Amino acid sequence: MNPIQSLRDSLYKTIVAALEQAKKDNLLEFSTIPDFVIEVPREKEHGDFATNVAMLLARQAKMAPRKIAEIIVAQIPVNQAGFKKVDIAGAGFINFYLDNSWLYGIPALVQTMGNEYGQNQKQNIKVQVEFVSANPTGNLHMGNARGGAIGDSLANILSLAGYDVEREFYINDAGNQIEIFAESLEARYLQLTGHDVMFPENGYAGQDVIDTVKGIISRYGKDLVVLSSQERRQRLVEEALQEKVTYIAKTLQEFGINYDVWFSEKTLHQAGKIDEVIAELERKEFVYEKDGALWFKSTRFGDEKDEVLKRANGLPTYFAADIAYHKDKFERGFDWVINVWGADHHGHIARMKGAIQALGYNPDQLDILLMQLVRLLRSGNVVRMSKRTGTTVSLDELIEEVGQDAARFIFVMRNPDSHLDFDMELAKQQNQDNPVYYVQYAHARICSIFRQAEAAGISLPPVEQINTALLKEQEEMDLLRKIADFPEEINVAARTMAPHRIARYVLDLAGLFHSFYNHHRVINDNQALQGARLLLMSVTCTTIKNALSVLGVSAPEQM
RNA sequence: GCGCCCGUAGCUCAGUGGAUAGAGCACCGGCCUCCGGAGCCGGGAGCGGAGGUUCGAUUCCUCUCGGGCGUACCA
Repeated sequence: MNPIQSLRDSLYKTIVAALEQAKKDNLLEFSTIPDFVIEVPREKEHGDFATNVAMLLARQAKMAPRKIAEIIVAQIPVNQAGFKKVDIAGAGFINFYLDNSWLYGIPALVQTMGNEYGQNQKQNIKVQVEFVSANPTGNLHMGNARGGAIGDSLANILSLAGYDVEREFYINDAGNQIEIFAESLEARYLQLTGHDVMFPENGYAGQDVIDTVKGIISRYGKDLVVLSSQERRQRLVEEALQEKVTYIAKTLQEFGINYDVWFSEKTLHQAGKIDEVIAELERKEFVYEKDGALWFKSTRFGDEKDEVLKRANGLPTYFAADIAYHKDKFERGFDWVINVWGADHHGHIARMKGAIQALGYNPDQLDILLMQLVRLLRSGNVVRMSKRTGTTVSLDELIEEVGQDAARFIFVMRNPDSHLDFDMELAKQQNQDNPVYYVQYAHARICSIFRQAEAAGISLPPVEQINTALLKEQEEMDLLRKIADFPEEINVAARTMAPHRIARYVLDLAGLFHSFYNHHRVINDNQALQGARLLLMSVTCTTIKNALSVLGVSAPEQM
């Protein structure tokens, strides 16, 4: 249930009916109704809704926009319930002013829906969000953390917007990186079992690899020394990958993220899916051979240069595996596929979409949500990558140090397109500088009101006994209006893949609550008004909680 | 060089082609005998630059100047 959308839909019908009536009466000439918008004006003085339809019709109707607006307005039954007045303003805007009856219905709606408030109608559209998909060869870093926060929040938003959502993690457990990983593991294993071997030049030099190998040695001792190198590497890499993937899953779970599907790249190799997809592209004549390698004609799809699918050594590239992976996604019947990628992968987008198109799928059904990189700050100084661990601060260290709530809120607060400076000190501060507490404090404060009320023997009356029309103060109306916005805000955030909108939203909502709180008392001598305000507090509390929940942030009752 | 992203208030950032561009922080001044002062109220300044499309541009296009990131038979 989305009150704003309902109002807009009904206004849309009213306007279209007015246009058609005017045309029928030969007052207005046009062949097609333009693609007009019904927006919520920035300025309250401009009404509850406004439309630009008159301006857009000017050319077709060969008439001044204000004149057209007058004709349209004359056809609108302003006296009908819900309307206060309809105005023409500015260059030809038609402004609609509604009476407050719709707003007074909001609390009952929220109260009834409870945890479900924000949920839009189901649309039967399958969408997949793939995010983090970190290499299982190391720790999760700050970039993965941002991707996790954005991806998971977006998935929550899409779900509330009415989509059927699946969360997926793509495990890169095959290919070149894994070969190097295996070599690194083997070198460490042999070194730690007393052999003097060289560590590979591009190997994984991090302490975590050594720790992993130590763990393997504690389980299997020196048993692997006698194996052939190939067998030894295979055993080591299997053990290590299992450990790493388990660790990644556990860390992400502690970050509030639970996946529906963990997809292994290796299974694509084993099932021959990669050769299959290369063969398909060859059949469709998007592949050629040069210098012993097989190339995909990605320039045909606007890419800067063609890309190698299969190297001269006969091994497929990561790109080839990724094509097979995306083909698999589309074969699974998703209507919309979203990948959350770090900005360093942007060069991959054009060729991936090209490959999708080459395979006969619609590249518009694939969206890449690109997020800019994260810089970690401590006391205003950039923290450099550590050679020892391969990360600045790993996600589990981050959760340990600043907590899930602050970390998730800060990561998701910014537009993914913006660079993010993550300030450890700020994230840890439990004061006004830290936005997450501002919101949580609002929630805790409302809970406190209810505790106070209860102590005084006051409880929230049944909704049907409450007269919400007693809420007349500006702060009360502003709160109601903001609460009514939540489902539509979810819709817009889903459509534009912009989870940061929900963070802004809940900050605004908390601000409106604090303002109300400082101006008016909930518990007071006027029983009827007290009941209405208790209900207002209850639904404010619910909305804050639901919005925070979307972001993976808790709503504490006390702080 | 070429490609993608970003240049908005002193700082960090919002801003689905609309009317007078908004928050937070910082700074100054107010507000608790009263439901949690982790709060509220008030106070200044800004769309990097130049063209173009449009009735209307912070938003779209071109050029330009800054910053970040790519530009592997790595992933």
